[in-house]
Order: sequence, then structure tokens, then C-alpha cells
Amino acid sequence: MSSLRQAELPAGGAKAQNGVRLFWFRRDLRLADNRAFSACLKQAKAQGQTVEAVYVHDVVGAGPAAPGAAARCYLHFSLIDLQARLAALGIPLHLRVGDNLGEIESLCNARGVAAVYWNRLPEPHGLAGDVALIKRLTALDIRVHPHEQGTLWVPDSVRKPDGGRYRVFTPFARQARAQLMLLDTQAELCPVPPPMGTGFSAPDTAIDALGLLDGRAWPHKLMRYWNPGESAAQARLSHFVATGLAAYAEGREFPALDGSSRLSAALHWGEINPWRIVHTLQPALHGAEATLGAERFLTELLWREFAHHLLTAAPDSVSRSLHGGYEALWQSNPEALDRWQRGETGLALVDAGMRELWETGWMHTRVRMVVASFLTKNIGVHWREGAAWFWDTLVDADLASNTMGWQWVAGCGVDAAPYFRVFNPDVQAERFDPQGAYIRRWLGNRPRPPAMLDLKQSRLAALARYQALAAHH
DNA sequence: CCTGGAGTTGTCCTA
DNA sequence: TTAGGACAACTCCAG
Repeated sequence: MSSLRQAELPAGGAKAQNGVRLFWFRRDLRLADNRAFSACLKQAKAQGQTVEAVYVHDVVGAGPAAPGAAARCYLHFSLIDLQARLAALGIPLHLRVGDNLGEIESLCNARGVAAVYWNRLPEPHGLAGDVALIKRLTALDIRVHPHEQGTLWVPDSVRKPDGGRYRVFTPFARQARAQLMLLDTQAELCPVPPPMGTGFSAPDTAIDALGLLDGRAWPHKLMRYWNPGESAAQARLSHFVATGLAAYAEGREFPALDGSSRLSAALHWGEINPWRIVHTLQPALHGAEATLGAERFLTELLWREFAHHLLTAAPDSVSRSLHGGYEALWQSNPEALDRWQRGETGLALVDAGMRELWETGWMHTRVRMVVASFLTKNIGVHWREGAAWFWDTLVDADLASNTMGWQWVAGCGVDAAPYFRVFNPDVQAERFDPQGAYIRRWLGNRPRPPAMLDLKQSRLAALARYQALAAHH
């Protein structure tokens, strides 16, 4: 596929020492605290070169990390924000659809690019593509500067003292916290670079042509609830730290409250650097100002790290149970899956959660567990089918977190919930939505269908299935 | 190498 | 009404 539109720039000549430096945005859609971007601008300035930027909608090599419909829509609007911010710096953002290698290479040829900078994706999928790209660009005598950013630690690099991998979260988090104590978090950050002064100012307007919205009205509707972009992410963090952090430990448990940080999508798309979050958290973590809420929030960030650590260690866990023997537990049930997706199971908390997801592209974390437990245990459908639905409908869909979360609930992952832990949606509603405010918010006065199955009976059936499997081993 | 203690988030029954 | 134990067994981790 070809360039969507060239910005109003002089055609690129043969690359010389005053060639262009190209920054390739991937899932680091921010200018602040982006060290690869800063390095690109700094080195360009030192050598009197110009900087151009590109985003490639990779429809060829992304594999299971290719974003779903809700996430693509979020991406669309985040790119609009990014393009405007880049224009203010004097940097054009090119937009391409195709495969990474082909599009980067053709842009390099068209613009006379001398060096390419980027931040690697934090997933193992597509890594081979990066290696191939490095090889190709190097052969063309173009410098490459891949960086690692997106998670606090390079996935899989947090290891036990003996070099082994952690397979249980608590010791992993202990080790991670110990490393945090030794680090200067400020050193991981950097300000937005100053403008380039190239005279370029017109933002490209071709983001529509990336096809991220794919014509449907539904994903667009989700955006009433989100404000993509770097400055909104920073504002969200400030707001959360000021108003929600201290009470986070308890507040996060109740879906009717606004107790979540709602930073998951911004983190996924790199609108904010996780080190910025950890740095902002510091006063609330140590000393007299320390709160339980900050500690709990840090734990959630470490779960995100752990998820990437696990995915990198086992890339095929995206679709295969880590506990392979469990695959026989689930059976296809399209009719039941459909009711679950539509929020017509007749279990109020499950239906409320599925409606919240469809309406907003997000679901409260506790409710995510409840609906996942209901699908995999009470209904008995494979966790992979639930993960696929979440993948398409969540604006914060993240391959590592989604995979780990579903395998945890289904009991087939590492450090997973014990099989007998079956959430009862009615008990959970009573405990965590005692006034029924969350359920009313998402179900309103809709007529409630009767429960599609008997909770007690389906729970016992699930226990029997898991038990039989354990006995079989 | 050995060993003891522990492992995100639950539910239900019984005393 | 409420608190405590059963539900399983296994692997992981750290001393």
C-alpha cells in the first residue's frame, strides 16, 4: 500500500549528512517522557537535520496484538491529538497503512531518511518484524535506534536472584519493589523537546484514511466517555492522585463509585509513561504522607508488569491455556455466548457489566472478574471466547493483561485462582453494589430476563468438571 | 539439597 | 447472626 498523502514538504533528496531523522510512533503516543523521541530531536538539532514522524497502521504483521474495534477508535483520536502536538513542534506526522517494514522503507526512500528511531512494543509478537527491519535499514545504510519503553522494566528482565523467572505474583512484586527503592524515578523521565523551527505547521488531515473507525457507529459512540491524547492522560493522572488515590484501596472495590484511575487506555497507548505515574506516586508511597491507596495502586501497576513478563515468557498463552490439561474443560455454546455478550443472561451484575462494556468500552475491574467467572465456569465456554470479546470491545484492551486476566479467572494460568473459586454474581452484587446503584445505572428499567441458568447447579457442575480433570491427572 | 510456608480478589455449610 | 473451616493439591519461593 502506498502513502496516504505527502505533507507539504520539499521532496526528499538523496540522503546525505543533512538527511531526515525519522521517528516511528508505535504505542508511545506522547512527546513528554519519551526518551527515544527526545534523543531523535536532540541528535537532529546537533547535526542540523530535520525530524519527521510516522505512524504505520500495520494490517499485516501485528498478529494477535492487532487492535480491536474499540481500541482502534481510541487510537484514531489519540493520533489526531498527537499530530497537532507534533505540528506545534514543527514536525509532520506521516500516516501509512500496510506492513511496517515496507512502509518504513518506502518512506525512508521518499524522504531521504538517514536514521530511524522507535520504541519497541512491549509484546513478543512482531519482534521478528523489528529484527527484519533493522537488518533491512542497516543494509540501506540507515541508522537504527530502537529503544525499550512502555513497561517499567523490559518484559522478562525482572528475575529471581538465581536468574530464574517468577511464576507467582507476590515474590515478583517484592523483587520489583526492591528495585524501585534503588532507582531515581526522575531519571527515567524527560521533558517535551523544544520546537524544531522548520517552518512546518500544517497538520496532515489524513488520519481518517487509516480506516481505524471502519465505518461503524458503535465504536464512535464510546468516545463520549473518553478523551484520548497526552494532555488528557496527564490531567487524568493529576485528578486521580488528587482526588481518588488515598481512598483507592477501598474505592476500587465498588463499581458504582468512580474509584478507578481510568488510566488503562492511556497506559496501553503510551499517552503516559508508567515511570511518570510511579514518580508522581512517590510522595504517597513513602514517609508521613504514605497511603494504603497509593500502595495498592502501585500493586496494580506491578500486575501490569507481571502480565508482560508472563506473555514474553509464553507468547502462545494468548490462545492456549498455560495449564494445557484444562483445554477439555470448555465447550462451544454460541447461543449462551451471544446472551453473555448482549448482557441478557438474567444475572443482574453480569448484564450490567456487559452493558457498561458495550456502552463505554470499559468495565469495572471487579465486574470483569464476575462476568469472566460466569462465562468460563457457570456457562462453561472457553476463556478464549471471552478474551476475544473483551479484545474487540475494550478501549484499554491489552494483550498481556487480557490474556493473564482470563487465564487467571479460568484457573488455567500460572498463579491462577483455585478452581473452586466460582464468583456468585448475586452475592457479589450484594457485597459490592449493596444499593444496587451500578446495576440500575446500566440496566435502568429494562425488563429483566429470567436467569439463563441456575447458579447453584451450574457451580456444582463446574466444580465437578474441574475435579474430574484433576483426578484424571 | 531440603523444607516449611505461602499463594489477588470466593462460596457455602456448620456450629 | 457470625465466624471458621472445607474445598485440593501442587508448585513456587526463600531461608
